Amino acid sequence: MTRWEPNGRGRLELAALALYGERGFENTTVAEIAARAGLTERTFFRHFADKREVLFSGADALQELLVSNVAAAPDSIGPIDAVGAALEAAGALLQERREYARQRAAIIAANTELRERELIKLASLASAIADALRRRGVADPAASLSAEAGIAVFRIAFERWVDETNQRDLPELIRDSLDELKAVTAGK
Amino acid sequence: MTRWEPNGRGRLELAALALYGERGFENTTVAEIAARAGLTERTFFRHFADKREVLFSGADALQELLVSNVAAAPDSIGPIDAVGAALEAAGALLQERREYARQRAAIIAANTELRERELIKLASLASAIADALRRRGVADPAASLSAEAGIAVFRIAFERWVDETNQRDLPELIRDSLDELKAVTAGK
DNA sequence: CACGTCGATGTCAGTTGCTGTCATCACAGT
DNA sequence: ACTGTGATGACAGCAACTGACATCGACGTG
Repeated sequence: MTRWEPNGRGRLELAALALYGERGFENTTVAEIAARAGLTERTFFRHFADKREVLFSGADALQELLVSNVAAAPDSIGPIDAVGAALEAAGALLQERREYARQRAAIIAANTELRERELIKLASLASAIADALRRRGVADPAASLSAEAGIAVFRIAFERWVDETNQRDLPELIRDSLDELKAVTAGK
Repeated sequence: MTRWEPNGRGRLELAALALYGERGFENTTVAEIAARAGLTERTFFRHFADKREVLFSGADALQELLVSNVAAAPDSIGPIDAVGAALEAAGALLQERREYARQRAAIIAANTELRERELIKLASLASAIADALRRRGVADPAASLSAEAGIAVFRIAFERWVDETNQRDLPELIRDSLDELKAVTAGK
């Protein structure tokens, strides 16, 4: 016999997602999440740095994916397009978990603290992408700007993907947003 | 005789800035800030929503300045350049409080929670700028993208302004960053 | 001048996020 | 059988934040 049920961390994630969705983030207690997962509040904080972090454990994998795709882009294309290609790949992956992504996005959008956390995760992504660009030989103001602009493009595309009732693909929306950015910055 | 010393709010801001600078954000207690200002912890929370917000009370004024400058930009220029002009004006104003701005930036850069708060303030700025652009008749993907790209430009310019030992003007750095963004997005 | 309202603050008790410390006990390797 | 390890529980405690109520000078009104 095992002493505990397996995958405590996963149970905590599920419980948190369910409770945040039902009563909202602020109205659920860490003790409640832990109880629902059959664990203790103390154990929750062993797995996650704070109450918000349960919703963001997948960010590391996303970051690795983006960085490796930026690195793998053909040398012929410029920094912005390398970032664009990487974002499209990430978008395709997110789209596979469509329901989960939408539920999670709704929870985050409903709470300011969670939006703060999401923003800093995106800033961290931008920083990692800028590093990857520099490793490609892109000089510094261009590297940071391409990364930040890329993240802005992604944010807006993702927002549209979540909001719209029609079923446009996320990678397609990302491509369109990047084209729109190019159009806007081309003027004059 | 007045019952209390005047400008309690201002005293709290000064005390917080000093203590955050001396011992760091995490190692200072709200009770300590209040004591230094000759007030109570409870009074601190009447003036500021939370421990972080003391450092961000000026954000509203900045937002109004940006929005009105975007609105006042000549009709002939495109959205990105309207945003750029507004950001340069804001940069000029920040530069007048150079010492304060740098001290504050150092405190924020040293702490993740404070960086989160700063990011959401910037996101709020972007949202307000996008609104101002829409009021100018700019359509929606372009409005959001111009605003977000503008904020990215500002972030990078501000970062350089704070980091660099040389004394380049912030508005100048903002203009250069915007030009760099245009160059990067023009490729291909 | 007396009176009542108001605004800024104090006091106090309570909840919750989060941390440090020590104990427990199945399991794995030796 | 012996021992270490890893995941958990139990418990105490701090600090951020909130709600409820009290205080008392300032200020306008009659």
